[in-house]
Formats: sequence, C-alpha cells, structure tokens
Amino acid sequence: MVNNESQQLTLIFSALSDPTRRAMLKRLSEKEVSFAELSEPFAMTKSAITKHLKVLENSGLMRRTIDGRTHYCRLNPAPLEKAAEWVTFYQKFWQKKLDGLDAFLNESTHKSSE
Amino acid sequence: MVNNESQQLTLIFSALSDPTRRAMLKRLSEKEVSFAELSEPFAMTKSAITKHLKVLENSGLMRRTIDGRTHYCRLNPAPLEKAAEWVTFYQKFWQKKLDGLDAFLNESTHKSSE
DNA sequence: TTTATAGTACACCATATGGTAAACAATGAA
DNA sequence: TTCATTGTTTACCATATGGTGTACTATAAA
Repeated sequence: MVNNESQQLTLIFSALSDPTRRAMLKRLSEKEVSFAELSEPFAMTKSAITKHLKVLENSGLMRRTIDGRTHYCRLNPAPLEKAAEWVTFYQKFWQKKLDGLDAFLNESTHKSSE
Repeated sequence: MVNNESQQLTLIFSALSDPTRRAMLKRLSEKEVSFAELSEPFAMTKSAITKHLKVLENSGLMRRTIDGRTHYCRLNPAPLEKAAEWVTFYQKFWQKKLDGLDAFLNESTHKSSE
C-alpha cells in the first residue's frame, strides 16, 4: 500500500542510506550540537551540510532549534522506531519460519501493512 | 568510518528505501517465488523488475536459484539483522538518555562503528 | 556603523535512480 | 524444428541526489 506510513519509511530509509547522515546521527545521539559543530568532521561545504540536515529533518529524525544565528540540532528517535519495527518484523518472521514455526503466520496479526 | 560494514549498511538501507522493493520483500517473507510471480502485483515492465531484483540481490537481502528458465527468489534475512542492529542501537541509546541513564554511555561498549 | 560569523539559497554539475521500449538469449513445449 | 515463455541487456529518458561555488540574509561583535 502506498500510504503515509510507506512514504515515511521511504524518507527514513533514504535518510539512513547515506554514510554522512548516519555519522551525523551518531553525533546527535551523543548530544545536541550546533550546525558548525555537527559539520566539523565532514570535508564538505556548508551547502552540502545544509542539504543533509534538510533530509534528516524531513525524515523526522532530526529537530532544530534556532537561537540567534546558531542552529541547534538534536536527534528525534521516534521515526527510528518505525524503521526498527519494519526491519525486525521481517527478520523475526523469517526466523520463525526457519525454525519451522509456520503457525506464526496465522497466530500473529500481520502488523506491517506493506 | 567508511568501511565494508558502512557500505553494506548503505546498500541495505538504499534497498529498503523503495516501496516496490519493500513490497517484494514482504512477498518473499511469505514464500519463495519465481520472477513472474514476484512481479505480478507491480505495474511495471520486466526490465524494471530485473533492476529491482538486482538491487535486492546486491544488498544481500535476496538470493536467487535458477531452474531452467525460471528464476526463484527467496529472502535472505541476515542483512536485515545488520540494519536492525544499527537502528535499535541508536534508538535504545537515545531512550536510555531520555530516561536519565547517561551512564549507559560508559557501560555499553559502543558497538556500532559509525 | 562596520565587520565578522552562522547558516541558507541558487545556479550549476556529474552521476545515480527508476522507469520505458525493443532486441536478445535460453529454455521448454508443439 | 518451430514457436512460446522466462528473464536479461541495451539504449534511452526524466528526475533525484550529492556535491560545488557564489551571493545572500541575519545575527553578533568591534
């Protein structure tokens, strides 16, 4: 089904598909940092950083607070939960099948809608 | 760090970032299917299906067995585990911080390398 | 007020992505 | 052997993506 949840998964997985953005999320998991601090480890222009931040923000994984001319970025882990749900569902589902517990299919409501 | 594991995460998350491929994985989680069966629900050409399958195969999420002219596709859930690890690490990490258990940082070895 | 700093916007570029159409290869069936 | 079927390859297209450089806005500091 192509619904909002699917679109959200697309945004989240797309955001996670870039190593720079994954590294940014790592830093954000440690503490809230400014644009300048966040961009420091990356050998790219401010424009490129701005773009990555937009992708992260658009996926919901990052939130921003502006104080004067400083933009503070922080992780918003909620969307990660959606991604985790999706991934672990298929992972566990398949594992059960490998274990020969095909009844799992009927027992568990098929939560994931796509 | 831009290592093999990072590249693998990039391939996995990229593969998962497309709704058609997620739908394909859903079908594959239920049973092994042929190319024709797998492509049946999708309104696109065989060429497009071929491309999607290549992406899935390249990420390691799908395996193929050829029998005559029929290609049988099946889910390989192992890479999903890597993705799940990555996602749940940051998710749980952050949750602990929200719970005020900052000691989590020092207690747990920081498994994820990027 | 002038100057420096933090970050954005815009135009541009090369490559990747998701799709098509048409031709092809390989196998199976008549 | 001829024909149908399964899937791939290739060329092509439009748009997205990840990067650059330059100009800009907004705030802070001299």
